[in-house]
Amino acid sequence: MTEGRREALNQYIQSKGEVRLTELEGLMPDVSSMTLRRDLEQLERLGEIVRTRGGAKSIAHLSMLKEAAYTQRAGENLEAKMRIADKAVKFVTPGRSIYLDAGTTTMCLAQKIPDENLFILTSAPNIALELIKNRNIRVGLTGGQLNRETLSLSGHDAEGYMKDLNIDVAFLAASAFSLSSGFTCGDHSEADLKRLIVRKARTLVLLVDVTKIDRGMPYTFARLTDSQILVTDAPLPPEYLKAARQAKVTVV
Amino acid sequence: MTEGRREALNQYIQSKGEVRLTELEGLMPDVSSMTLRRDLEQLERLGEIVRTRGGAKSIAHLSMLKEAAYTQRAGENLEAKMRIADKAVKFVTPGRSIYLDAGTTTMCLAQKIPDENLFILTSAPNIALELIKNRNIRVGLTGGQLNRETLSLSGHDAEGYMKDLNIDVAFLAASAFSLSSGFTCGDHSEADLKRLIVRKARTLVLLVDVTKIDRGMPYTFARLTDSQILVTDAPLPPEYLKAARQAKVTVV
DNA sequence: CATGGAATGTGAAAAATTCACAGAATGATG
DNA sequence: CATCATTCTGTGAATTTTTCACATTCCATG
Repeated sequence: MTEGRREALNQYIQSKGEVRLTELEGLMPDVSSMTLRRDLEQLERLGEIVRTRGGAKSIAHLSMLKEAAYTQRAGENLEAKMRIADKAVKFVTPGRSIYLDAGTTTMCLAQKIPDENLFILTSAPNIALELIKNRNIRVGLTGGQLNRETLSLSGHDAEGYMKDLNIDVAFLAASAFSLSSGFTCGDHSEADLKRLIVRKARTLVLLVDVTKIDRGMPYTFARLTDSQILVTDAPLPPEYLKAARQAKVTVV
Repeated sequence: MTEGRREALNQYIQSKGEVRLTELEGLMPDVSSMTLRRDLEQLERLGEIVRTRGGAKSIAHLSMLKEAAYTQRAGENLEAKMRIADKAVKFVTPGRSIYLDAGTTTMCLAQKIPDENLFILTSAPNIALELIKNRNIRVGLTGGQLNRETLSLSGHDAEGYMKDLNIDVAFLAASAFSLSSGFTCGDHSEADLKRLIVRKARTLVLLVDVTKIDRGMPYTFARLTDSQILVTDAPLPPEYLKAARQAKVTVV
């Protein structure tokens, strides 16, 4: 029973990122604050949290913040990204070979992927590190130069790397999407890699939040007709819906 | 002047990982504890540290520990690793092409590398993410499968990847080192990669803490004679010193 | 040289944390 | 099922740390 309480406590702290002791007291009125303190002490020993004056902070959360500070786009439309990730994760089924693009949306998706027998290839080191926490997932990283802004690898001869690698489902995130230009991104060599994935993937899932619709970036890496599934956080504009229907793309 | 003090303070905390306020008071007798508190407050706001009761902890350090928890062993000999890193970083000079091995010791080194014009190749995604924080460092990652225990990439055709890549200085960490077996590690394909690096590197720097001396792991990736520089945290046993002298290896 | 703002020092006041001990729950064992 | 040992929990006082408000000093700038 004490074990369960600690588990719940940890869960709560990890999701909140930061808690005050008084908050926890309100949350668990059945136990004394001293017990909660001792629980925090335990969790600290396990390396899950740090205790601060008045409460505690999640270490995972702290590292994430620090990382975000460097890439400078913090969790902006985090709500939207989470919604997209929730929908997209349904297309992950055991035993598959999966490609996960770089990006904050796909990072959210990575956190939601169940710990099942999967092979996941990605071009994002941070996503790879997140995925490897799962015992049953084999993780592959494409090599290459690391882009400071996007935390994405590219420039390496990915073609050769993936010659005899099969991708069942690929999840790609687009920086922009319009009917005229298709799915676009801002980096040449990243576009190269994405195009390769588009060719290799049996099922292509595009993740786009609606703020990116009707915009264009320099490099097109896919057309609407290339994809099988389009995941968005909110309803698409009518003309986009129509185009998707025509292209036989499932919109979720 | 206050800026310099904060910088020094941060430096100190980052290297120690964890400090007590009384410790800082002893370190900086010229300023009051209140000033130090305010400095810590500042550093916390910058996302460098978390303040705890009685002192502060480095966030970078906390993340590292948590990461280490996922792999296998917690970063126990952190003092030793830091000492090694401090010595090793002297061999990093601007304009060079560098290889950094996976491991906690090399992770410590990565944190100390100055933000200068460098190309750094590594097989560790976590180290790559650490290095990319520097504006002037170009970071390359070898591709491949990610090893859950060591957070190291391997198994990919690294040979091809590095065909036309030159490495001026390579920093390799060994899991064990003995006169009979040389430098050894526990994973077959990682050893493969290391051997390749040994061949390619103009200058080979081996990082070994003394607790690993006189031990052996399954796979040998280098002999004492392969290396130019050996960095340790504490004096070597006499017979090892003698062997190093014979092999014309600089011991630091 | 005056002046505003930031940085610093001081001690009291206000937390929060620890500590030690006693009571309660748990669980293994004969 | 009773018993013993072990772990978990609650209480209030003691201790430690932190905060707060205010006075002072130090610079840079007009």
